[in-house]
Amino acid sequence: MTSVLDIPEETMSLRVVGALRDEIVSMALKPGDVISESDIAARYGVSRQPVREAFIRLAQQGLLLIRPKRATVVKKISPEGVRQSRFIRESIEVEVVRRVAGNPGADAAAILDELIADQERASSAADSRRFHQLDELFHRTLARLAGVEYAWQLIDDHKMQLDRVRFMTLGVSSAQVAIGEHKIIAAKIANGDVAGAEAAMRAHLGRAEILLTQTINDFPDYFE
Amino acid sequence: MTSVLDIPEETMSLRVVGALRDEIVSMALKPGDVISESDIAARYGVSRQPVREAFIRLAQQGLLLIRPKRATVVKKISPEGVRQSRFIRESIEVEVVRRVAGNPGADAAAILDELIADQERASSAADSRRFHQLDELFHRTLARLAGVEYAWQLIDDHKMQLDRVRFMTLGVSSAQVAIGEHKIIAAKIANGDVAGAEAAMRAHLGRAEILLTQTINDFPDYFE
DNA sequence: TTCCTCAATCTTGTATGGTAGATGCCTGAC
DNA sequence: GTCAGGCATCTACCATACAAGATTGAGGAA
Repeated sequence: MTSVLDIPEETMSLRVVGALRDEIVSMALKPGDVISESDIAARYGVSRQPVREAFIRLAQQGLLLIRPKRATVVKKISPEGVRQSRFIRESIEVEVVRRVAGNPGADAAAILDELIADQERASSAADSRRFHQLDELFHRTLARLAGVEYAWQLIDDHKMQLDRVRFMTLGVSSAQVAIGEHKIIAAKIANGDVAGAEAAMRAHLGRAEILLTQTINDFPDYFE
Repeated sequence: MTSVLDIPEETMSLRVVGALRDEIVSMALKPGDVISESDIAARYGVSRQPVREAFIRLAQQGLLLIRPKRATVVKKISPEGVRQSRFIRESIEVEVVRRVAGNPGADAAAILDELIADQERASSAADSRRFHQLDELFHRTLARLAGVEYAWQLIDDHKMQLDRVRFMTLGVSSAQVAIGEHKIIAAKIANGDVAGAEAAMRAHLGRAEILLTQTINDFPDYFE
């Protein structure tokens, strides 16, 4: 049995944050679920205080909704919020590939090719967890190559909302498609084709658009 | 004498958040200043608990740095952070004007012209506070016209860092320049000139670039 | 049966005390 | 004079107790 104590963090509060975030993003705690400081405190064997502070952090990240004197609930997913998180992500990532394609470092192509090769290996091994990690790393690396890795943290914050949706659509295997799109993006960058890289990134990010309406139909209770 | 009690918020904790945020953004609390839960609690006449929770919120917003068991300090401004906040803002606002220029609503031009007229009145009256409010409203309105007002909240969060810098450069009167640039943006949008509107927005946002290095020279202690 | 009232019992918000870790000064040895 | 060690004192962290608003359901009146 893993305990919250196993998570190596500075403070109890941060451990609870990590544990709860995982539970929410992985949909173990479902949108609409009501939780209370006392419950979580008992579950993790700590007092209400660190749990309360964890709630505050998670509420600021948009995962919880604290209703004063009433209760705290796992926030339902806002379709509009998802849409705008995508907008934010697309805005930034488009600007990122522009910069990278316009001024690619000497080793950019090699780094990206290596990541794509890793992804193909993970895909062959059907290691979906690692595949997703590498997918995220691909985009993060682009941000790093553009010199704005900090901006990726911003996307990362908002990506949690998107991840919850993604978690509901597992089995919709699109690994091969994603790898192909990554290859196109990397190729355009290697050629210094700014407009082409931008278009490829828009196509890559836009693909998920269709899944949202489908997911809302399948799990209407999880959305606002 | 205004008290923290005057701020109309649900909880004490949120009132303290508002009060401290104002003090920090207005540079009444300066980067590097050391504060403690006890001090602030005594100053505002509340217990340490709500202050502590306020600290957590402000730390997540990047205004405070909590050093466990040591102290809490007003975070120094990171030039790199400012640079990337600008990158984020430019990424999103460029995408916004593209959308608006590509598909301007019937009344977009009239709304923007009205805002610009207000700004000219504020500028004539030398009401810099209102001018700044209107400047912000102009950009926020663009986001609303693009259907992504939510995304503006994101910019707003990161804008606090930029505002601290801006507060140090008061007196550098550039109101007329800003109004002129707003006029150009509005005109390009009215003409449906997507590329022109994008270029105008980039020029508008890029203008502040020079001020940062100057400000770092003037107030080196406030930067990392 | 329906609706109103009210109290038991939830919830989060606030106050306070104690704990552990980090800092810095102060003292004493060399 | 210099440096090392210890202790006073600061900090944020956590636990506990109390306060107050909100919900819910039972019970009585119409």
